[in-house]
Amino acid sequence: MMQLEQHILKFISLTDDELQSVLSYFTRIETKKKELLLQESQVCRYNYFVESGCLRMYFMDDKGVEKTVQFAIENWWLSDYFSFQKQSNSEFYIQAIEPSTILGLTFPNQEKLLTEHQKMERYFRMVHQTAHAASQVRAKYNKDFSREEQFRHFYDNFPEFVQRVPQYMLASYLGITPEYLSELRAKIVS
Amino acid sequence: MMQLEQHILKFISLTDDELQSVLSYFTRIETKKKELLLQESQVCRYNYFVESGCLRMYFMDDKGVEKTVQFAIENWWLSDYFSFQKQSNSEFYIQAIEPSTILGLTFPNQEKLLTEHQKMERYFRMVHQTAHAASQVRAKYNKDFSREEQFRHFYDNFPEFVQRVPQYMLASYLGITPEYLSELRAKIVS
DNA sequence: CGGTCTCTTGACGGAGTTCAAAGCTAGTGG
DNA sequence: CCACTAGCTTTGAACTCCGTCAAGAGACCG
Repeated sequence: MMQLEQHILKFISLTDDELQSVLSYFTRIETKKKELLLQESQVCRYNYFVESGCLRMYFMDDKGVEKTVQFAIENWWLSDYFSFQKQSNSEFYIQAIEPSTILGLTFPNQEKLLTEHQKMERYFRMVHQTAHAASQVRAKYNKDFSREEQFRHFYDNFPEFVQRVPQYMLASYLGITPEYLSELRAKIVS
Repeated sequence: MMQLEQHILKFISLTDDELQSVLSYFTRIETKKKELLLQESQVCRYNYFVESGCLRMYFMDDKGVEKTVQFAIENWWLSDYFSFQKQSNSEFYIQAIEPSTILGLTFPNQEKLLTEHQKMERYFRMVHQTAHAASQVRAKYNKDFSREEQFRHFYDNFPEFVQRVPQYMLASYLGITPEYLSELRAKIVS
């Protein structure tokens, strides 16, 4: 049984036939490490569901420094939803930071899927509502803790993830420089 | 024609009868200035739609300083979606910062509404997807610009809003102290 | 009016950045 | 399977943005 099926069934009930039909709208994509799925000034064609591996979304600031806004691991959805919804040019890059297996849903396919399977509106509503809730929690988080506390928290709660991604990506996600992250790491180990 | 009706009709089609039925699930609430709609450690009972006025969501840090995570003006939805969805205790306050007219939807009513009117799943999916997209844009924003640039941008693009809310709320939303905001404001005027 | 909120101003301090250089690590081709 | 290189991480010194504290000036309600 695949991951996406399980994820969908957490929120709504579908028959086997319905599930098979739903899955037919997706494209399975295998990526290499560091492969780019979206580049700046392209339209974000897909809404991605991660089966295995890890994606990140980032942009370049005016000095050419990459800044990570989001990671997505197994069972997470990721897309530039502004670009995806409006079919406008994106300001982001989406990159697989490990060899990954993902399922892609194009905008037209998503529309067709939702027309064909009304219940999937509820599924996607739940996915977005949950993401919206998570963004509120993160907003609190950012304002409540210093960068050092944020890193410490991350380090304590997701040690395997800290191992999994390069430091400089984590630093840019936490909004600090790699140099400062290195300093914090040294402080914690001691 | 009320604001919410118009907002719903931007995303889906409903007959007049359906619209009337949909609206019957909401409670209209009139607030005074500074009235609290949600307090820390309460369950966030309502999903709020702002007809007129302005709400903000904030929390208290451990020093007792209020930190604003979100504003909501006319035609915006606001709730602590984590607390609302799980019916768990909230860490936030929601406050009307002006006399406001809002429509409240309790969690049980939202569930009933969505069961009764399947099309509303699409509406709420769109609302949350749009909010999700906006949170991604804000994430970029926060990482891309210094606090000074963020304030300047805010000041240039939403001058009426800068007038409308007290400085200290705006400061806490931008993640700076009122003192520093005052300094920036002085810099800009000159 | 009077008192409490709100906004401003300035001196000082500290968290986090920048820049430069050296040390590591991992992927690549021979 | 080793050697080389490019990319990643660490270290340290100087600097800057922004917070803290304190004190005063407005502004808004009862």
